[in-house]
Amino acid sequence: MDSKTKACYEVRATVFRSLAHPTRLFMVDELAKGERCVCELTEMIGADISTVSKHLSLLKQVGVVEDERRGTHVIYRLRIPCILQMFEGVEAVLQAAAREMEVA
Amino acid sequence: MDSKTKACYEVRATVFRSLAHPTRLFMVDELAKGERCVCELTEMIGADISTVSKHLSLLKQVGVVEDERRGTHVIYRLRIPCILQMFEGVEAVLQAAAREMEVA
DNA sequence: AGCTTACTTGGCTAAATTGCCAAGTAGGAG
DNA sequence: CTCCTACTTGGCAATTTAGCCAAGTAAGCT
Repeated sequence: MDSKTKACYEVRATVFRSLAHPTRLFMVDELAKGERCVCELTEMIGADISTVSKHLSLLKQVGVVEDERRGTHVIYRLRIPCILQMFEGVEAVLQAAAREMEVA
Repeated sequence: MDSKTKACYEVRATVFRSLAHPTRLFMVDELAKGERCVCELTEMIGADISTVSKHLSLLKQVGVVEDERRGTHVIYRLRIPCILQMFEGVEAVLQAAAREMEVA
């Protein structure tokens, strides 16, 4: 694997890594319904606001979400709605696993 | 977020985590072309065979790939071809990011 | 049986991730 | 300006992940 190809996979892995956490998956699901400010998400998640903020900035850095300041609030929204397409792939994996369970 | 919902996101996060590594992404891409034995993948990747084996067993555990012994060789194959659907989602994210770069 | 190839697993260290607290910034209200 | 709310960032400890080597297993060959 040459270094160019490797770099290509590194970038893609970064996108997967940004979604490889239950809290961040929840955020994406919730933002798919509409924009939310940090404190709304914090309340739903039940973690420290600093923790929530860090998860959001990770998603932002990767380019999954974007933010906008409105007065004292910062609202986040999904930047790429088609990220939900990836979620369907996950369901496919889980359903296949579930089917196999039944058979066994 | 109740514990049942949380558990649901944990499972999904596990699937993403299994793909959150350049080597494992390469493996999935390569297995999408056809089945491969561990030593073939090892040569392409250029890491220790034990490292490659561990990546493969992680993918197997999550249910992305399956293996089969053939003599001294163990061949791996994609168990869920529709996992490639997730890759398209990644491309969408990256392309959106690229477009934004141009604009800026 | 012994030898060899193909692979897995255990163990260890190095590096990355996570989550909380504390401290800092930003903007509205009085 | 001060206070307050909303949020971000730094820092630290705990957990997880990654990669190599060494040791173990599995199956074919002689």
